[in-house]
Amino acid sequence: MVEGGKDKGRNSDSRERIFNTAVTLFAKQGFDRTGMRELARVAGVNLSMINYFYGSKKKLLVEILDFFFSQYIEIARTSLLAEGDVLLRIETFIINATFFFQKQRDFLILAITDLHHDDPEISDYKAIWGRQMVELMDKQFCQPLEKKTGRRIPPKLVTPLLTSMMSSCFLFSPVMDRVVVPDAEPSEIKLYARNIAAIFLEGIAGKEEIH
Amino acid sequence: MVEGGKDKGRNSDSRERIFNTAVTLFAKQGFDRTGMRELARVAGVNLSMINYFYGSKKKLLVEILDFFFSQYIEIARTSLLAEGDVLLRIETFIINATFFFQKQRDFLILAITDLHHDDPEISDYKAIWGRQMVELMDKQFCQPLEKKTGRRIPPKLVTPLLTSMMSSCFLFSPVMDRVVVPDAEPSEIKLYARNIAAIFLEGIAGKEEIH
DNA sequence: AACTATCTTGAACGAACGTTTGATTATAAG
DNA sequence: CTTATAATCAAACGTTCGTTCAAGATAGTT
Repeated sequence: MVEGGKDKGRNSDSRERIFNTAVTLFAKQGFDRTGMRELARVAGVNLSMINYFYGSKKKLLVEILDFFFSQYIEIARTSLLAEGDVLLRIETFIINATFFFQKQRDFLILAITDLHHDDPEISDYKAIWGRQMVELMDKQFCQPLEKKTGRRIPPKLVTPLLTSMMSSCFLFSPVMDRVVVPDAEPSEIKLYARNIAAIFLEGIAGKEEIH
Repeated sequence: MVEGGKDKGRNSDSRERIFNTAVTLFAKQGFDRTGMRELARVAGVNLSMINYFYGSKKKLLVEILDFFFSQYIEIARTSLLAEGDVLLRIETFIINATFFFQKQRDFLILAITDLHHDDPEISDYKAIWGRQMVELMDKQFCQPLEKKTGRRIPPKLVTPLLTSMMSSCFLFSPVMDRVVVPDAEPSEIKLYARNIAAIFLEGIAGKEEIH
């Protein structure tokens, strides 16, 4: 026990059960509409366990957002920092990110629909993420594109635009009947990702075929 | 009084004051985070007046959504049903809708972030709107485009995609610092609309200039 | 064995929630 | 003036909210 800080937790899956249940419920019915008691009941733990592990409901949300954003920006990094043509790299990013969005659909919905929480603590956190993303997009996409084609595209325009484009089918799925099914097979979601990439790169009247 | 059904309401601006305040508050801090008492206080009316005029908090929300969606689909109709080339008409739609989004920014945010309310009453209402929009987009854009270019684009893909693209800067404005200012001057928002239209039509590597 | 840190529990706290009611005022018609 | 309707108000309804706390259970360490 001298210093091996690991293994302090006696182990128990309560913590992650709360986490996973929270993601599902928050995405399905919203952060505010989901009560602590309901969350505890569905997760199969005692009410007090939530604040025991996470401190407060808000901190639980922040931890969830952190889990999502850090993965998203990591995908952006590995996709955009690769070698090769800038247009190919952005296409790779679109495909990877779209797959990620589909896999972590609940996280995505929660992150976007809670975008306007005016809570200072949460807003500040999201602003940090936004700044990182814009910076990365500027250096790895906008500036290389300008060198290549001479065209300057503001990263503050293209960053939210790309994220919006990729998440459109997931965001609107409750309104559209069956745009892309939640558990779509890989081929279907791959097609969707390619369509988004094609439209972004060549436009609706471009050469790429859209399905 | 025999039949002139109008002018029953003795008139008073309480009803619209509630409506306008609700739009602002719901957009800023979310539907659930906004209490009836706070809404009444900010609107300067008695708490009971809200349910007196609107029946319930939920019905107030539906009336707000109705106000927004009916205008949005009206803009889509007049833009897409006009004469001329299909690409020009979709460009007109993008510009008109973007201006509308900026003008009714609070409505837009409320409508999109509340997209995932799983309340049956509200979900059904939104599904009706979605169906109308997809149908219109299919007849007035996808089918004409197919006739012209031979390319088939699923309306269920392009409808959410376009709405997402146009609303991206408004949706992400709290995260980005100053993408497009809330009270942006017309020239600035016009530029944004043209950029969105250019990317949608010709892609990021297209001929149109992006600012 | 005793000890300690971790996990779990049930009960309670005050505050805020959406809604309802009944009385009161204001306005226009008879 | 009387009457009916619309608008406004204060007060209270029963629930649910997020959070806290003290006590107990469990398991690894000494």
